Amino acid sequence: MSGKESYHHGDLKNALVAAGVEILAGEGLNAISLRNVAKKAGVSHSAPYAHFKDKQALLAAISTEGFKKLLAQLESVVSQYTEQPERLLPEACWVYYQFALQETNIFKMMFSGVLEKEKDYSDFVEVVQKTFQVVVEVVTICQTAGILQAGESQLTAMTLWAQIHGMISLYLEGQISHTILDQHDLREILLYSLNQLALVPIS
Amino acid sequence: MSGKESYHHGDLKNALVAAGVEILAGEGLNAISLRNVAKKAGVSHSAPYAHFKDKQALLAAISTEGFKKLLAQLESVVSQYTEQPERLLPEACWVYYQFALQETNIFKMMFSGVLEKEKDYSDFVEVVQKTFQVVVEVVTICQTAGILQAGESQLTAMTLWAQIHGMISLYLEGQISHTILDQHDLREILLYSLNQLALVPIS
DNA sequence: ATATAATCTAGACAGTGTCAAGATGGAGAG
DNA sequence: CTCTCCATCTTGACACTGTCTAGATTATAT
Repeated sequence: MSGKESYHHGDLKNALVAAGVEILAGEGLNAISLRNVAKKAGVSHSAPYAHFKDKQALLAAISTEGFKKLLAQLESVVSQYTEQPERLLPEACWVYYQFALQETNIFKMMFSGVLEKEKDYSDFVEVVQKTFQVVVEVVTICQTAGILQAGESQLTAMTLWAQIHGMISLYLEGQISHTILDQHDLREILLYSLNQLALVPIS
Repeated sequence: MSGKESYHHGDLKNALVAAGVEILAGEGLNAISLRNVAKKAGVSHSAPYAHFKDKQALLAAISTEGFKKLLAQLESVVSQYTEQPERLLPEACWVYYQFALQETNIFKMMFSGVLEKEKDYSDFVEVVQKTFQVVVEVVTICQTAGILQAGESQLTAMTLWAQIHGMISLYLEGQISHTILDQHDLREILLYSLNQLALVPIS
């Protein structure tokens, strides 16, 4: 795209991440190998090692990209519905669902234990924390508006995130029974679970 | 162990699953290769293909084993606390947490999209459904006792499972912020989230 | 302009999942 | 009891993987 045709690529690091995202979305998790990504970026099979220590480091960068996208969508919803807290909660959660459903593979990767505890991946950690911060913000707004119980907003945000994340995870794993899925669509299930948490009815 | 020393192993299928479980628990997810499992079971590298179509089929069998263990523990808790519904809910959830914390690797595998949608893995599906049925049972008991709101027990069970599963998943992925973990331990967080769902205070 | 360091290529290595061909021996038929 | 059949297991091969080393290329700073 923006690269030159020369020996040095110019922006290989980003190109590799982009290629990885593309492969992930198009051919699934199993198709994403270092050699595959390198080929798609038009470089030799060991070129990535100039920019990433590991395969894991590449995967972490891809996951970070996914979180950035999710974060942007969440922030957009927040700024859009700040004045209508009763709609903010379901819409924000719905964005999370939509992201998971549309970018399933990258979503799974984001939460599939890519980070191996020991290494930094500081970019990754940072964007995750920012994302959580947005959830806290949503909770705070809803608490002020009397939609959620007042209390430790961090813990409540944790609970909310766990609810949404757990539900969509179980769905993606095919672990929601068919007797439920035949009777209700995902949005209904979402609203039902939100109403278990909320003080006032949400629709 | 129980096998003979002869050419035919006698119970290789179960031995392979057992070896897989052992490797998983001891050396982690990355260490579990077909050849590794075969070696641990004392057979050649392609012997597993007499019993499993795929590597995935082996992993599915291992996951199934994990679910059986979790299911047994849950059933044990239910029969133990049927008469004390106010303790049943937190104890059942706590068993889920304990399982995830103690058998982290197999737990991750159980929910890490091993099943690729197309193939049966009917044993796996069956034990998952049974597990969900136990959750529904717990919910029904709690609804009758007035601890949980009356309503569609399937949906409420779904919500409860999602809450617990989401929380422990985020924890295992290291995505619970340190400002929370420094102030509260896991049991506190569990109780907090349960109280968001329950009608009456739980401790 | 030249040297240094970053980037990329080519080749090699051990390890992987999977398949095909053949060896082995347990179980049932005669 | 013997023989045949077939599930089971072994051996060998294949393409593919992540990673390392040595060397080629070139951008950048002096």
